[in-house]
Amino acid sequence: MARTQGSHAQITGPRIREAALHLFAEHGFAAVSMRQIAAKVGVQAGALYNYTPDKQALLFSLLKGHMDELLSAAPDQTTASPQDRLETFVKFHIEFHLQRHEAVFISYMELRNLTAENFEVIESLRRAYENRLETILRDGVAAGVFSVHDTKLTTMAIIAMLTGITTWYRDGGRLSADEVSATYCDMVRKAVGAL
Amino acid sequence: MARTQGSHAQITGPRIREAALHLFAEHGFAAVSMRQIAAKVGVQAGALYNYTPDKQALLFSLLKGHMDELLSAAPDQTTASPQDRLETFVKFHIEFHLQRHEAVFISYMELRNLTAENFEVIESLRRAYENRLETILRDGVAAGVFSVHDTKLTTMAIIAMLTGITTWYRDGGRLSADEVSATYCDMVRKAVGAL
DNA sequence: GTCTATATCGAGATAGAC
DNA sequence: GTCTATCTCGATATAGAC
Repeated sequence: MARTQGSHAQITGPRIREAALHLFAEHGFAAVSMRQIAAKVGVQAGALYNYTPDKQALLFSLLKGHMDELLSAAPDQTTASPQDRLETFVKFHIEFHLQRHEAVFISYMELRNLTAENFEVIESLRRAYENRLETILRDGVAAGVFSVHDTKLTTMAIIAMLTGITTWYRDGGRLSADEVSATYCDMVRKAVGAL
Repeated sequence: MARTQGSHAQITGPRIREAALHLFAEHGFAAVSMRQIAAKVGVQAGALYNYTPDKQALLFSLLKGHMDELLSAAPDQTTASPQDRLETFVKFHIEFHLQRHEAVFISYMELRNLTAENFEVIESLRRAYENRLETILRDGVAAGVFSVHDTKLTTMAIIAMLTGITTWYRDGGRLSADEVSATYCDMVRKAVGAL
């Protein structure tokens, strides 16, 4: 991976983020050195500091980018029925998270390694995302089409169940992503007592 | 925490494990130093090596102990109905995991930091535990009292959903552990279409 | 069994040449 | 923008005295 000197501003930045993402997911933030990241990109360790003030900022930038992308990609179709919105949410959540299982992993795993301020930023984005689901559940209860005892608990239960898929699902396994998605959709529907 | 010299064999071992558990859960395995663990116990770093050959073995011992305890504590009442066995499993899982949320956390989090051999040991214990639940689901399907499309998927979904409670539940919150447990029990029952 | 002292290593980050 | 060289620090683990 060694390379000669030269300037590659536009391309090096994204490559650093990509390398860091993979390495953090594989070994954990604390276990990965700036030298390892640099080696994967093909630059020297010192060069990384043209792109990030320090290692912590690099981690935060990865998590923040992931959450921003999640929130802007999440469907927000307030006109459909609660049942349809729930199905759309579940399918979106599974597809989005399966495609980014490394980012999902470190977004949960490395929260401890954020400063208190950075942690608060990520946490509030996560809560905003959870609220999208809870709103669907609440609307369904109000409309009398869901049977849910506690919308907050059910929100947490559904999200944990769906995100858990990323810990074992890999392409080329026994079931396709669509099959998994359909089965989970069905379980969620039943769990909320959808009519 | 500094203390004078002396021999405390019977008590130091457990205290090291306890200190390591808390610190690993709080900061992550790679981020915790042997000096930190020693300081929390009140000994010098060198003394730890009377109890563990190295840091890796200390981690493995914690995870192995956790899984052994889980498997021996798990209920195994093969005579009851699938519905009752499912309810017993769910309640057991929640109670056991809530009481050990730090061990649960590192058992999932720090798998990457195990050697390949140690990893295999923990993984096979985890699979053995999952099989307990899958057997209940299969028996319920065979008896015609559960409506489950794929027992393996449903097993993973239920376990992820239940274990997820440990990420947010803390004593003294809005709901008691028993209330949470009852609500989740209900969701699981509905998700498997229990009669 | 615990201490102090230390060997060895690699970490994050910076300085200045090109 | 990247390189090489380096500062400073703290890590794991070991050795030998008590």
